[in-house]
Amino acid sequence: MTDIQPARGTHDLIGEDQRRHHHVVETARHVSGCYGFEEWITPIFEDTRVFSRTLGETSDVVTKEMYTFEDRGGDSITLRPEATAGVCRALVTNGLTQSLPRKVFCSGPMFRYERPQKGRYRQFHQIDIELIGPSEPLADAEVIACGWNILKALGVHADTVLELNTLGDQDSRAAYREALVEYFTAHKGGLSPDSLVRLERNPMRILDSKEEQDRKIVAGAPTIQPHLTEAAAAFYTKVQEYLTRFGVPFRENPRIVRGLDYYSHTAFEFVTSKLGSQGTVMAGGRYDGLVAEMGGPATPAVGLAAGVERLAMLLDAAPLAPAPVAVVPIGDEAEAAAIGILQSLRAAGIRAEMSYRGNLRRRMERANKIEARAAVILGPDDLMQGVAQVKDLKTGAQEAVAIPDIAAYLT
RNA sequence: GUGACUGUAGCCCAAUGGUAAGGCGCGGGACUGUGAUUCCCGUCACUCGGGUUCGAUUCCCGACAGUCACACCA
Repeated sequence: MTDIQPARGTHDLIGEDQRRHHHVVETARHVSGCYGFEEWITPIFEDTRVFSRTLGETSDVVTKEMYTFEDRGGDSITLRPEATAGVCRALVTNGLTQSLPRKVFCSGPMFRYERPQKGRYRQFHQIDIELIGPSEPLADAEVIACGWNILKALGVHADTVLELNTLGDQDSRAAYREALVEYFTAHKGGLSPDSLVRLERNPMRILDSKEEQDRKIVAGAPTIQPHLTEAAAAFYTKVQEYLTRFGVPFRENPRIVRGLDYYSHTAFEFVTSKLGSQGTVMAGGRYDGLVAEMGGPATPAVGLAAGVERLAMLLDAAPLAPAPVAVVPIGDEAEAAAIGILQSLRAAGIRAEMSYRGNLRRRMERANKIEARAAVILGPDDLMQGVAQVKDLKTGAQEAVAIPDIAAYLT
């Protein structure tokens, strides 16, 4: 044992973990591809301002969760805590605001300095979908539908509900905020200490409180509905209509508030009951102001992100490791010939392995251990006859096959 | 950031105030051209630092780490 430990909140993906992870990302890549999203790969670190400017000065992510450091040139660098800001930056710096809409798929590691627990890590992975350009509610619905289909393709949708809300436009929000401050100030005495802070900084967050004493007060709090401008209300209604068209079931939840400040209009979360308090498995919303804040032209956009680790945990069964074919030579002469067989199998697209040492018995044990589906046994006698014994390791059936025919036989 | 529980080999796990058992795995053998069974042999450990004690893996304190929950979030 060494005294070197993995850094806190990081984890290695090996074996089954890797297969689950890979399956989630592959599925998302494929499904989003069907919706016309194309993959971008953006840097995992950015100029700190990319995040500090956009995520909200008071958000937890910016105030205490960012991995920020100064590089050797004295620039402030931050490991990305989420993908959207980087995608918007890439859109602007590549001049792509001239060719909209853009439909972007991203995946990769994100970093947040938090206390690790189940489904929460300091380096974790997200899949991310951004639809940049359209201001129409159809776009919101399409992004959500794509997310829903990813969950379906993964087989985890049964335990998941889509909770939907609107945060309204600028005017709606301002009016609503005022109403909330008025209401919560009147009930100030009953609020939890945390919520008193929220009242100062971002009163909408109180709605999301899980504190028992807050919940009673929150239950009586005004909703945004009466404060929505006509346009914002109409937009929200449209999103719901389209969702129904896309066949996505949802439940309205007027308490949904996202953790990042850049959202407006549509906000949503896919929540599962199976993951304890880390039940949010996929979430997103509309962020019409973000591209402009990055220095680009005012550009509407919607997007979502999902936690790969959380989805991987929800998967019923881990994808199986592909079963190889084991080539088993007996003696040096056979080994030399076996290399030819090995390569012909691989050239035919068959996963094939030969161990590096051991007598027949050892090699058969080894074949069993790697869960080979078949063994190609090649001894001096076989070699003389130009055949190999191909044994099915499930059934135990064995047959002599002419060496040139082995690849076809095993396909 | 707050709290609870845990820390014994590569992994799972037992016992003990006098330095530790078992299982899996791994290596070898019974078995010199046939695996998953069986049997035998071997291999590998008390997170770290302090305190109490003749003596601490065991008791106490602290650090660190892990797990889980809260807050918050994907």
